[in-house]
Amino acid sequence: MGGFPTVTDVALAAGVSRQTVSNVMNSPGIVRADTRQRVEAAIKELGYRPHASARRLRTRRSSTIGIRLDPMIDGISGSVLDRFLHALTEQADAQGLRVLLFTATSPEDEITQFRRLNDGADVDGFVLTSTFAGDPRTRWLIENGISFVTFGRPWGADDMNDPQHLWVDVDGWSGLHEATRAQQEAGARRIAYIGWPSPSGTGDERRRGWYDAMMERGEVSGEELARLEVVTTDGVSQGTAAMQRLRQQAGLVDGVLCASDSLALGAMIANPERVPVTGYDNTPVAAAVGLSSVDQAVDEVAAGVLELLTGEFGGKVHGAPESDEPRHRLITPRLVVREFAAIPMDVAR
Amino acid sequence: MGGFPTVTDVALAAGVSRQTVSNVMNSPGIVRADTRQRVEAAIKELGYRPHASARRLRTRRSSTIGIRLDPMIDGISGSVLDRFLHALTEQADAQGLRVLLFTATSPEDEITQFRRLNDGADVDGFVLTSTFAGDPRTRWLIENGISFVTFGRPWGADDMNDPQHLWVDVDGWSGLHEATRAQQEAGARRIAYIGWPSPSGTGDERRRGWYDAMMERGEVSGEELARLEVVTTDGVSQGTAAMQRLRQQAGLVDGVLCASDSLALGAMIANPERVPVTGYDNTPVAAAVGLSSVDQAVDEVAAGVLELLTGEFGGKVHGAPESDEPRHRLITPRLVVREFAAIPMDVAR
DNA sequence: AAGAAAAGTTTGATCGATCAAATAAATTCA
DNA sequence: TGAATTTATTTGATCGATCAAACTTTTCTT
Repeated sequence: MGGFPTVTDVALAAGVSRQTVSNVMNSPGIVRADTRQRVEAAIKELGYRPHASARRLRTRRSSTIGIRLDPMIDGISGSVLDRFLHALTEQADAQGLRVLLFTATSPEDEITQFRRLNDGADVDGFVLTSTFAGDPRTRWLIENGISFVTFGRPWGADDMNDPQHLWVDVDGWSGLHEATRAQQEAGARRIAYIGWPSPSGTGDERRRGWYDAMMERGEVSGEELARLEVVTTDGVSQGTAAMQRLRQQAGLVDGVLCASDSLALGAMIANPERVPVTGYDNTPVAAAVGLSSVDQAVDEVAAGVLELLTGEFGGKVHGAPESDEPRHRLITPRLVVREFAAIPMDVAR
Repeated sequence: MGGFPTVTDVALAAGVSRQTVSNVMNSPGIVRADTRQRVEAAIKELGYRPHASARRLRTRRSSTIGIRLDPMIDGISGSVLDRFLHALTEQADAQGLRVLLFTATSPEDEITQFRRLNDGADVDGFVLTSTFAGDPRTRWLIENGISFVTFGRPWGADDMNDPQHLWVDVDGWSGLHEATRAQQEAGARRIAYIGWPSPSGTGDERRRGWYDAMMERGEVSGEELARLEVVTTDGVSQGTAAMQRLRQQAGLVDGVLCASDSLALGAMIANPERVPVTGYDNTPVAAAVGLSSVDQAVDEVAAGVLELLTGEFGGKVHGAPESDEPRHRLITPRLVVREFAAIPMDVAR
């Protein structure tokens, strides 16, 4: 009753030594089968669980990864990060890793948190989301030799092939390329794109997917293609406005692709002809209102992140870049096609 | 270079003993001012940070709270829990508490996780969300003497005043009462309610807020009030359908209140006359499309949860219910009023 | 079957911090 | 001033697990 049982208690009960109990848990292979069974029985009997902190102190490994919970600036699209977080937690659990949250108000503040969590041996590494060009966080982590993986490739001047910067990203080009193709195969010819102003790493990437697919078909002149594109900041009402602008400069189009579900939702509202609209992120809203959308495969992203991260701090020899292993993963997103079922627009008319 | 500095290193540098360094960090009051300054200087100089695991091992306290990351079944409304999680993490951080995530596929699975995290001394307590009538989780936690606080009051047969069950909840009655009042003061008389089928703890509570406010005014007969109510499951398309049904059974109404933003969004779509619609949860979607909504004050909820939780495991004497302290908090939500600005419905016509 | 090698198990030390009790220094009191 | 207190600081033990090395048993050679 004096608290939880310890290795010593188990050892006593099984008639072996502490270390053998430890071995049963950590390297069962080196323990003789019958001894192992005896120990395992004792563990079960006593309901023994290793004390996480004690283990971490001795092994100098926390088996915990830190991730910053974003302030959710971007309402609708923010849910991608949620789904990612969920997938990450689930898969981390499965390999005995814990996920520790923290918040920060700025990149600088986040660096302070990195230091705090790392110095206190709270975490073994970090997962970063929403990277941007010239991100000071990655530089700091590299300089301080702390393991990390980013969800999002290095943008701008940062080297995408820097072996010290591990990353996983979703191939936005491919996502929009496929979405464009899908509309083309359904008979659409004049397909418009509502996107974000350049430069935007992810945004430019997605736009290029649409652009390339359109050029490959070659059914639309360059001049017309220019008219089929509208640029705006993200948001639902911006999407609606963009859709109206599109109407003015290009008339009725055969289909519309958007850089985000927010834009797509907005576009859908100003769309009495029910021109097919495809969004990006496959958020719950898209599912709810029946928008086609490009789904970032967060499960695969999470798996990739964990693989790279554990490879990093599992390989103990920190700083030894085994250059044969790939240092990043580019995930191909999936297009989810939906009917306009959920919004009976004729009711609104 | 041999890793991070320890208390011993600091002690050596400051010319004092380990324990004094420890005292400077944990009970600065008992250290003489000049000694303290010397130690503090050494700490800064060496960049010392206490090793979290070592401390936890010795103190038998993890300073960590566990929370399950919900599977996000309910797309749109799920974001309330996100905002709560964010607020919780932020405020926990401020008091030196960490937030550890886990996932579970069922209440039973969640109990397994409770056991794992508690036995491993990974966490000091739990925060539960989405409680329901006859929740096995709370019973189990109480039986095992594990600290926890729920976001959501005990429903059904469970005792709301059970001193062992600490909870924080948002007063849905008050939220809908205020929302109804607001529409009434703006001149509305026949205000409809689209809600969930009974029994639903939260749902019934919200409905009653509308119902009571309507009765207080007494401008609508009981018979008519019945026609002003539509019941449906949650979801955007259900909201649209409910709105149509409402139209049939009650004609044009002066305003509509909904049990969730999902329903409200749906209702808004089948609403060519732009009758004021008010949702619940104040999700990003509501903000985006310009829906009025009842905002659950997640910051206050988070603060309450932490207060109760730290009071619980801070008070060491576990199981001694200091009955003078309140064992729960009921937070009053805020109504956020918005214009229909974001959806220019005439465009869609 | 004796000696070498391999496999299995145990013992003592250690991770870094805090607790508990002992000692030293400063303060109060008679 | 010297004893009695109070305050400040130090020393040794400990939390629970794993590491490293020593030791014992089994298996393999020749």
